[in-house]
Parts: sequence; C-alpha cells; structure tokens
Amino acid sequence: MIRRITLKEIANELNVSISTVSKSLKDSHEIGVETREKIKAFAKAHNYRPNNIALSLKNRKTKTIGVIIPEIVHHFFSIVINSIEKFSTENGYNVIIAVSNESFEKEVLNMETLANGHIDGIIMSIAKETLKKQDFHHIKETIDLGIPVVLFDRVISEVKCDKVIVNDKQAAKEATQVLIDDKRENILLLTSEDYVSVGNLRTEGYLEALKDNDIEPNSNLIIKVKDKKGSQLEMSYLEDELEKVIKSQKVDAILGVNEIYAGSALKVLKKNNVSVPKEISIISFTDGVISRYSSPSLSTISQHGEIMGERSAELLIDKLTGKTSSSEFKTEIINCSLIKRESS
Amino acid sequence: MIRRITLKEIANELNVSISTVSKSLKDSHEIGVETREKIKAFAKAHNYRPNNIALSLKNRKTKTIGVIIPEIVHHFFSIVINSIEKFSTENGYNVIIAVSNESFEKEVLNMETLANGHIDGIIMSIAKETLKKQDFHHIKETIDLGIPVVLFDRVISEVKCDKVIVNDKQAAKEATQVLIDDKRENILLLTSEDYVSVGNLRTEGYLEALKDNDIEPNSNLIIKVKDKKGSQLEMSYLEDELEKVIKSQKVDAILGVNEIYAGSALKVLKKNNVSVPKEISIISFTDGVISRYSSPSLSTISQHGEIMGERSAELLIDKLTGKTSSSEFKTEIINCSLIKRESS
DNA sequence: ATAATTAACTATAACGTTATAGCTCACAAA
DNA sequence: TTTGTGAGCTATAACGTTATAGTTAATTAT
Repeated sequence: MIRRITLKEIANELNVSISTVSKSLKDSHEIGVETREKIKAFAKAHNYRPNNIALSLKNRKTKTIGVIIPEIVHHFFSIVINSIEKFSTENGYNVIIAVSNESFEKEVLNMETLANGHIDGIIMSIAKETLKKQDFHHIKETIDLGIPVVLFDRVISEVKCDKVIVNDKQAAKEATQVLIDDKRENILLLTSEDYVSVGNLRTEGYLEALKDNDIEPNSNLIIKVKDKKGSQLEMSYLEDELEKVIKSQKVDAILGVNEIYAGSALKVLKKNNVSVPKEISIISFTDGVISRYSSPSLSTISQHGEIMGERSAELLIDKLTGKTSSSEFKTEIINCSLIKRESS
Repeated sequence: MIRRITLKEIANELNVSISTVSKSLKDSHEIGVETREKIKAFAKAHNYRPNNIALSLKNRKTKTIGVIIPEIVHHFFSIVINSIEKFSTENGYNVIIAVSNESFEKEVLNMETLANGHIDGIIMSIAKETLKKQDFHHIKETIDLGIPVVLFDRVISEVKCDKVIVNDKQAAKEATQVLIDDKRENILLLTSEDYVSVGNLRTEGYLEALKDNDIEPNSNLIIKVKDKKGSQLEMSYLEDELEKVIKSQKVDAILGVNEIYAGSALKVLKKNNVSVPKEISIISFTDGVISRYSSPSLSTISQHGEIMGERSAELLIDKLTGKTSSSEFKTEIINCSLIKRESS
C-alpha cells in the first residue's frame, strides 16, 4: 500500500518549506525556476495529488452536489440523475445520491446529513409524503444555511428557490384534446391522489380540455390511485377499480399520469379482451421502457428527463459559482412532447 | 443566511477554550458538570453541528462510498444502487455515484476523481470497453492506495479484491434445461459479445446444458449482439439478425442474456405472427419492468440486484470498519432464481 | 558607502476538529 | 509546613492545504 505523498513530505525530502512546494506546484513566479522544476518533477514522480478534503476545508467548497429523489428504480428519476451526473461531472462536480423512498422522515434525514456534510448544493424532487404533510421546514432551513437548493418536477410554491418543472397542465390538456379529436369522448383518467402536485396539474389539464369541448366531466371516469407504499397493493387497487369501471361505463380512451398506471391498465384491458387502440386508446405520461416494449406500444408524453436534469444542474452550478445572484430565483418550464405509438 | 456555529465561536461566546467546548459536547468527565451543561445547552440552542469535512480531514475517513457503474438508466444497475444506498445509509455512509457509460476512459477518470476525493472505498461494475481492453491498472492503483474496492456482477480475476457475482453459468444451464424439458431443442441464444464476462458465462451454461442432453449446438442459433453504443443501432441489429434466423431455421425457444434483448425479440416475433410461448417460448436474464409489462409477460432469471447491492456494500463496509482483514478477499456468489411467467 | 529594491524563499495563520500533554488551584496527607 | 493528588480547565499539535506577511541575501541605485 502506497500512501499518497503530501506537500509536507515533499518539503522534507527536498529540504524546502511547505510553502515553497505549494507555490512551485502552482507554478508561482515567487519561486526560482530551478527549484520549481525540481519540485514539480519530484511531485510528478511520486504521483502527488492534492488532498481534496483539505482543500474543501480551506475553500469551504466540496465541489459536490447532493441529489435527493423519491426513488432510483424509476425510469424518469434515473434519467434525471443520469443527466445531473453527466452535466455535473463535466463541470467538475461530484454527485451524492440520497433516496427518500417517498418518506418524509427519510427526506428530512437525508437533507440534514447532506447539509452537514460534503455538499455545496442540493437538487431534489419532493417525496409524496412530504407533499401530503405540507411540511417544508427542512428545505427552508437548508436554504437558510446558505446551501442553494433546486427543486425539479415535484415542486412547491412555499419555498423560494430555483425550480425546474414541466408544463404538466398544458401537456395533459393537449393529450386529452388529441383523444377528443379522435372522436373519443369518454376518457378515463388514471391519476394519483390530490396532494401530488404533478398529478393534480395533469388532472386540471384533462378537465380543462373537456370543458373546452363542452364535455361534461364524469367523476366515475376519474380513478385516483391510492398510494399503498409497496406497489403491489397499489397496482391491484388500480386494476380492480379499472375493471369495475370498464364493465359499468362506456370508456373509449384512457389518459394515464404515468407509465406504470398505463401499463397496468393495458394488462386489464387485455385480460378483458378489449382491443387497444380500436376500442380504447391510451396516452400516458412518462416515456419509459414499459411504453416501448408493451404491446401495443404506448403513446406517451415525454417529460424530457435529460433536459430537466441538465437544467437543474446548470441552475445549481450557476448559483455555486456565483454566476447568478443568490437571491434571485428562476423557474424553468420544460415543454413536454407527445410521442405517438401504437396505443392511440 | 445563518452560518453554522463552530466550536471556536462557542468558546469565544462562553469564555472558555475550544478544548473545553469539544470535550463538553462529547460529555467528557474532564469538564465540570456545570460548565458542560451550559455549553451543551448553548450548542443546542445554536444548532451546533460538527463540520464533517474537518472531521474527515482529522480522521482520514469520509464515511462516503463511491459507486461506479456502466449505466444508471438500467433496471438491474438501478436496483443495485438503490440497495447499496439503503444499506450504506443505514450504516452511516453516504453514496457518491459515477457513471462510466461503458467507456474505459470515463471509468478511469471516475476512478481517479473518486480516489483523490471524498470517498473511503469503491463499489463498481466494470465497463464493457474496459473488459474488452483488459486494462485494469486504474483498479489496481486504487487498491494499492489502500482504498478497498468491491466488484459486482462484471468482475475480473486479474484484480484481488472482494467480489459479488451471480452463478451465471449455472443459471443459464438450468434455464436451458427447463426449455429442453419442455421439449424445445432448437434454442436460440441471444447473447452479448465475448468479452463481456457475464454474457460469456451464460453462453457456457447454455452450451453445457445442450451437451448434457446430447443436443448438437448450432452456431446459427447463437446471435452475439454487437455493441453499437447508442442502443438504437444495437437493437435494430438484433432485430434484423433474429428475423433472418427465424425465417431460415427452426426455432422453438429463445434464451436471452438480458431483458432488452428478450423484449426486442418478442417484438420481432409478434411482427412475424409467431405465437409466444406456443411456437417459441422465451426465458431471459434480468427481471425488470419490461418482463412484467410485456405481453406475454416474460419468464426471467432474477439476479437479485438488491442482494448483490447489499452484499457489496456490506463487504466494503466490513473492510472500512476493520471488521474484516484488508488482505483477505471473498467472492460471494448469489444464486439466481427463475421466475416463471407467460412466455415459457 | 549606504539605502533601496528585488529575487527567492520561509513562517504563520487559518479552515474546524480532537487527542495529548500541561497547567493551576484547592484540599488532603505526611 | 511541605508534598502529593486530583479536579477542572487550557495549550498545542496535527490532519493537508493556501494566502499573507515576513525574512534573507544579493543586486542596483544614489
């Protein structure tokens, strides 16, 4: 085992002071060329690398970004992380990941660990439980400590910081319109419970489209999937409800607020021998792997996770490097786009 | 903005020395009860938190684990990360993520950044390009620096360290046997190029099963999917090849080394009106979301990513805490299990 | 010849912590 | 009275770095 050599050790070996070594390696003209070159050569030969922790302590900067997300095993979030990691690395930042698992408590814990630790700023998407509780003290406290925070996708108005969101409402409205233009008027909405901001916005968009077309909304055609923590239960709830509805109501289209809901719906329809898209057409949020490999493949609304990740990282890094003022906050809106596949 | 209070500041405020403060907060009996309580109360009131970077510098420990993986947007890897993150957090470690994107160069860079930086140990799965190049100097150098490394899934014998793998060969053999027992003898293998160790092992298992049953292997029935970096091309290669084979050869089963290959195969079969599993049955490695939502759903071989992640993290943390010797290395083998669904 | 300048280097403090050794005073023992 | 002991606190060094302010000795200016 070869321990990393330090400035002190180099200084001792070459009988110069630590300052001389430090300055030489920075190519300072305060040090004579000869000494400088000798030291640089020695450092190179011994594979000197500055100790980043010492630098972090000195500079009060860790060059590390913390990311808190509700889930990792999730197409959208993994895309966002990937993109954050990419942009951050390119700009000399590392990325620490923390998963809240949709739990308020874990999110608070994550936040505290990160805020005491090795990060300069935080990018996060808020856990469902936190949205439900409406308790955002941890986020506010972090910001008060001077740690910049960027929220993406699931954001809240209660906190002043940079945000990156998707035009959920508009996208849902447009998708609904596409279905209506296809002469489908009995559109079932598969959405999440009300406190999830994005689900809510998508529901609004759906309702607005109906209104614009003078279609009376039918509350039987809105299924709010209960969170059961442990997706098995959640999905069987969705499946049971959906089966009930298609047996009792006329349904000729489905709008899902995410891919899992739509994928499950597809299974139910297949089981009940309903042909897609002939009898029922489907459009869903989240352009993931299920949509592409299901059959028929699903038409989806892409939220452009790569762009969201990149913009979030950019906003944060701009704050960290002082490129943007620490007291002015932007909200970036990414436009969704509809990807037409076989299900519509 | 409220900056975090330091020991020094507390000491100044209360007119005691820094040592006294430090010791009081550690509840040392060297300090009188009265002083101690006063200091603790003051610290609490001012929400004192020790500066972890200073601690890291002092203790030469960061309590952070680096993870280098080929991809994040990938079911198996995201499950492993999730599980690493979970286990690590439970044990007081943070997790830094770095993505190699299957590139050798990026992997080396990632490794260097991590090794110079804020981590105590590394968990990694090797990039395809690295496996192809057979250049593992970066891994060896990191280990030489005294940074423990745990390899998972894609491992190599050239490096001495802890490893967590799956019994790929055996699992492939057993899956093949299941197909053979179902009277399928013309089994097509969808595998990756030879240098990918896991693909190779799975191919071996497949061949062994054929041999055990006196079935002559048919090289036309082995498709080695070319890596084209940019999965679109890769997939269309697979699809074209597969279509050729099913039109020219008798095929009654397919064994895929991963879910994407199997999912793509399913699409080709559907396009050619081949019924699954009646005419061709499918079993695939990687128990992911495609398998569950495709139709028919795919029988898969689960590599138990959660277990791999947890075991990897445990092996590493045991090394970091000195629970296990730094010179003895284990290779843990996780048993795959076959999950039967509709495709077989 | 003396003062001023400069090249080349060093000492020190600081970032925030902790562990070790050291100090001071009160009280008990001899 | 002197010495010893322990309680309660402080000073210092160290982790590895860098920026600031010195310190020399040689060179140049006056």
